[in-house]
Amino acid sequence: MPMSTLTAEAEIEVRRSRKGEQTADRILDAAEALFAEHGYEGTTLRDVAAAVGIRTPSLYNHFESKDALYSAVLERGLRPVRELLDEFAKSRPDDRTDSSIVEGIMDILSQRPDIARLVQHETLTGGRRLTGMLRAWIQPLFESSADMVVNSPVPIPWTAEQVPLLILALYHVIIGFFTMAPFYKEMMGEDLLAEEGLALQTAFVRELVDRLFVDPKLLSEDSGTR
Amino acid sequence: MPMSTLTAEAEIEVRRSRKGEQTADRILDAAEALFAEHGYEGTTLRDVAAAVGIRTPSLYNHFESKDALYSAVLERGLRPVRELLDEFAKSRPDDRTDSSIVEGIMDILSQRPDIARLVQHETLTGGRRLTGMLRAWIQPLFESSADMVVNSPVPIPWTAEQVPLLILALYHVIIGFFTMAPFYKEMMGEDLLAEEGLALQTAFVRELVDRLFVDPKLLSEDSGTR
DNA sequence: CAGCAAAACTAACAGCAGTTAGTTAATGCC
DNA sequence: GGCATTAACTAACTGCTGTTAGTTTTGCTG
Repeated sequence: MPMSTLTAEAEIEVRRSRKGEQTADRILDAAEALFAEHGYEGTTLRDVAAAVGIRTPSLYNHFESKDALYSAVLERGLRPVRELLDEFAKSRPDDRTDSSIVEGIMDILSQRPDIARLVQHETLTGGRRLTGMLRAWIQPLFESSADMVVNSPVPIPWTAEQVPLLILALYHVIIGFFTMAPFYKEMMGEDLLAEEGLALQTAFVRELVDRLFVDPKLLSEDSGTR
Repeated sequence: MPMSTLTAEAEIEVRRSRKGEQTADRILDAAEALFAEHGYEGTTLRDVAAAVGIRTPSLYNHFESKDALYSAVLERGLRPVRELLDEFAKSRPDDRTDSSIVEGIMDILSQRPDIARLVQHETLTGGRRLTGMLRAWIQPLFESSADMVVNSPVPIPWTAEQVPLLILALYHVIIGFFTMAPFYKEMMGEDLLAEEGLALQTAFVRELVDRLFVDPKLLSEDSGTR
C-alpha cells in the first residue's frame, strides 16, 4: 500500500503545520533566548519548558534531545546568514561592494540580536557545534573576502598580512556590538538595541568601513566613494 | 593571649607560602584555563581537580566553594588590568596618549589570553559576577575615555554621539582577537597567539588607532603623528 | 460522533553536580 | 624526634540534570 503511506505522510505534515509546529516554534524561541543568555550548559530543559509553559518531557515530542534542540536553534538562527553568504558567493565579483555583506549582516543581527550572542558562545567554547555549519561557510567566506580585498582594483591601505586581521576586526566590531548591548545597558543605562542606537551603529559601521578601506592619501581627489 | 594569636596568624601565613599557596596557585591556573574554555557552568570541579592531580574535596582546603574559586580566578586574572587602569586614572591628563591604555592591555592579554576569554564569558552572560569588580572600573574608564576623546586638543573626526561606539569598537577589536585565536587556529591553521601573530596584531592595532583618531583632512601637514 | 494520531501529562530513574564528615598522611617548628 | 596543623584522602549525601515509560487529553478527519 504505497499510496496510503504517502497520504499518511502528507496528513502528518498538514497536521504538524496546524499545532505541532506552532509549539515547536515557541520552544525554539524560548530556547534561543535562554541559550543566548546562559549558554548551552547554563540552560536547563526545565527552564526552556517553563518559559514555553509546558512540562519538560513534552519537549521530546518535538526534539529528540537537548543537543538536537540546540542544533535546531542554531540552524534556524543562522539560516538568514547562510542565505546571505550563499547569495554573495553566487554574485558576480564586480557587483560586490565593500559593505554589501556588512550591512546585510547588520540588518539580520538587528532583528535577532540573540543570534550574535549564540555565535559568540560558540566561538568562545571552540565552536565545536559549529563544525558542520558555520565553519563550512565562514572559512571560504573569510578566505574569499581576504582575496577580494587584496585583489581589489582600488589600492587598499593595508598590507596583505594585515588583511585577515582587518576582517577579523570588522567582524568583532559588528558582532561585539550586539553581544555587549545588554551589558552596556545595565552599565550605562542606554539601550543600544533601541531604534536610535541601531541607526547610530549602522551609520558608524558604514563610516568605519569607508574610512578603513579608502587610502587617506587618495582622499583629496575623490571624497564621496560609495 | 593576644600575642599568641598574632604569632599564630603569622605562622599560618608563613606556612601557607610554603606549600599551601603553591597548590592554590596550581588550582587557580587549571581553573583559569578550564573556565576560559568552557565557562562557569561548563566547568566541573572534578575536571579542575583532575587537571591539578588531586581529588575533588581537596579543593575545599583552598577555596570554600566553586563560586569562590571562580571569583579568585577572576580577581587574580584582572589584577594587572586593574593596576593599569588605576595608574591611568592617577596620571596627569597631559601625559596620556591615545594608545597608552591600548598597548598596555595588549601586553597583558598577550601574556594571559585566557583572561580575555573569561571576560568575554562574563559579559556574554550579563556580567553578573563582574559587578563588584570590572563594573566599578570599566564604567568610569569608559566615561573618562569618552570625555578625553571628546575634549581632545586635537580635533577628532567623529561626532560626540559616535565616540562611545568607537571606544566599544576598539574594545572588541582588541579583546576579540584573543577570544577568537583558538577558533581561528582550528579553522585557518595559523596560531595568532604565536610571537609573529601577536607582533602583527599589535602593529595593526597601533595603526588602526592612529588612523581612526587622526582626521584624514589633516594628514597632509603632519604624517608621522605618534 | 467515532476513531486516531499528536502532544500533552505524571512518575520515575540513572548519573553527575557541588558539598560535607570523618580520617589518614605530609609538613614545618620546638 | 614529638607535636600541632595543614592538606591530602575515602565515603557518602542531597539535589538537579537529561531522559524514558506509560497514560491521558487534545484536536483533527472521515
